[in-house]
Amino acid sequence: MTCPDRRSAALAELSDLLAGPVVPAARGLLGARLSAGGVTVRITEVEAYAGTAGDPASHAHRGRTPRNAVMFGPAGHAYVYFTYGMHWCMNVVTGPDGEASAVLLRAGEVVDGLDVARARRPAVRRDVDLARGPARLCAALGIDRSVYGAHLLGDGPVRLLPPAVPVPAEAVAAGPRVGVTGAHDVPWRFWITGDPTVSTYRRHVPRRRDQPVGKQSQA
DNA sequence: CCAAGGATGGGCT
DNA sequence: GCCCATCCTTGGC
Repeated sequence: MTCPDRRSAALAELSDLLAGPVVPAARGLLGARLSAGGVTVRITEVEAYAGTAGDPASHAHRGRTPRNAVMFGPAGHAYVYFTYGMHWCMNVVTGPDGEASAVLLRAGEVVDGLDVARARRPAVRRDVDLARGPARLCAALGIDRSVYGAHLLGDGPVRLLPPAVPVPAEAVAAGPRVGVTGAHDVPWRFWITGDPTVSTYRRHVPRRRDQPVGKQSQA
């Protein structure tokens, strides 16, 4: 059983980290746990997005809109968006109030509620694939539009918890973000080295048929 | 094993 | 009207 003081200290530490620059916040989210809908996931892969601060890949790059508004608010809230006509993805808002940065949760390991997650995703065969990929992670946790803007560090239905076991810096790998058209030189995807639940990297390829691209996988 | 293509809807140039 | 921070199935090797 965890001592309450120690637990709240760790939560305050996480809260402070999220309120700071997006890259350390992203790394600090590795190993943290996200609980929702009867399922808990240990986060194994994330991506940092720097909002209006010169990051063309961010949904906030072109300024504030109704969709991205929550990213401009204080850290520790959920930015949930709908994509490809059927998938939900979730970010944790970071940085000071007024600045739009966020961390996309790309993959996790289901550490509680395995049967619930399996029931939600009958198409997925292996357990390591249940929350492998940003949309699958949300599907496993039952996250949808209703989670938009939720505060994640309190007693709400969607909760972020500090890592049960801290992830040492040497266990974290970095590389380019997935599916991002530009900014290939920006290594803002972070994952836990060798973790089987990390999604395989695929370089973004514009719709082309004639040009095969070599396979790449995680290190 | 891998690559290709379809499903499907909202956001914004 | 075009573009997706995607996933799943299929059909090839």
